[in-house]
Amino acid sequence: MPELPEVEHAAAIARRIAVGRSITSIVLRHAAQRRSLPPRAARSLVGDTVVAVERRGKSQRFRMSSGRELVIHFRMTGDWLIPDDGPLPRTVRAIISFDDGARLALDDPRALSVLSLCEVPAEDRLGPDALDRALSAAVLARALASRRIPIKVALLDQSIIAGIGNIYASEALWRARIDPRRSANTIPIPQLRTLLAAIRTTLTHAIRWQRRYYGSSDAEPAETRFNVYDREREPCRRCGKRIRRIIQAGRSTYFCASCQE
DNA sequence: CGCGACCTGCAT
DNA sequence: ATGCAGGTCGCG
Repeated sequence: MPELPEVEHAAAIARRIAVGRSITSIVLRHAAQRRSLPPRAARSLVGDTVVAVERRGKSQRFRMSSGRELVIHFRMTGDWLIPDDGPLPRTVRAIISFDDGARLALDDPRALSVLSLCEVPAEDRLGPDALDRALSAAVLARALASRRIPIKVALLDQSIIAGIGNIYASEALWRARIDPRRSANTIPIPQLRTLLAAIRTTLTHAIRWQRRYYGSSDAEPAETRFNVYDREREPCRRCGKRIRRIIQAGRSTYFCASCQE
C-alpha cells in the first residue's frame, strides 16, 4: 500500500495510538523483521515512551523519549492494523503493545517491511519531501541537472525527491502532460513547475481519498481512483487514446503517448 | 545503468 | 505453472 499518501495516513493512525504511551512489548513474528530489528533491540525499547510520530518520505519515525528513533518502512505491502480481540491474521509480522493496552500490528503479507532502531538519529539520503513547501522548480532543476535518466525513473529516486512511488509517478506525469521517457535534465523550468504542481495535486488528492475511503466498504470509486495506473489499453480520460504500458527501470509505467510530451 | 534478491499472495 | 505486485539495496 505504501507511497507518501498511504504512509501519511498510516502515520496518523500510529500517532493516535502511540504518542505519549510507553512501549510494554514488541513481538516479532517473522525472521525478516527480526533481522532488521534484533530481539535485544526490540527489548531495549520496552519502557521507552513515544514522543512523536513523523513521516519522512515513505518512512515513519517514532521519536522516543530516550532520544532514539524507531524507524518503520512498509516497503511494498506493509500497513498498520489495529487488532481486535480475535486471533491475529497470519500476515501480522510484528505487534507493538503500549501501557494503556493499545496495540499496533504490522500487517505485511510479503514481510518485506523494515523496522530499525537508530540510537543516534542520523541524516538519511532522502531528498526534499514531495510535499515540502520549500521544494521549488529551481531546486528540482538543480537536482536533475546531472541526471540523464528518464523523468519517471528520476521521480522514483528518493534521494532526488522523497515520497513518490510507482503509481503516483505515472499519475503525476500524466497530469503534467509530460512523457515519462523524457530525459530528466532536459525539462525546462516552467514544465518542472507544472510537474511539481501536478505532484502536489496528485498526492493531496490521494491523501483525501485515503481519509475518505480507507477501511470503509463504501461504494468504492476504485475505477476512477487512477487516471493511468493499471489502465493499459483503456481510454485516456483526456483524449480517449489507449493508455500504454512500458517498462522503465524494471517497473511498469503507464502513460498516454498522445497527450504526454 | 539493468537485474536479482528479499518475501508472499494473487490473477491468469 | 507463470508472471506480476504501491520498494529498496547491492551486484556486475
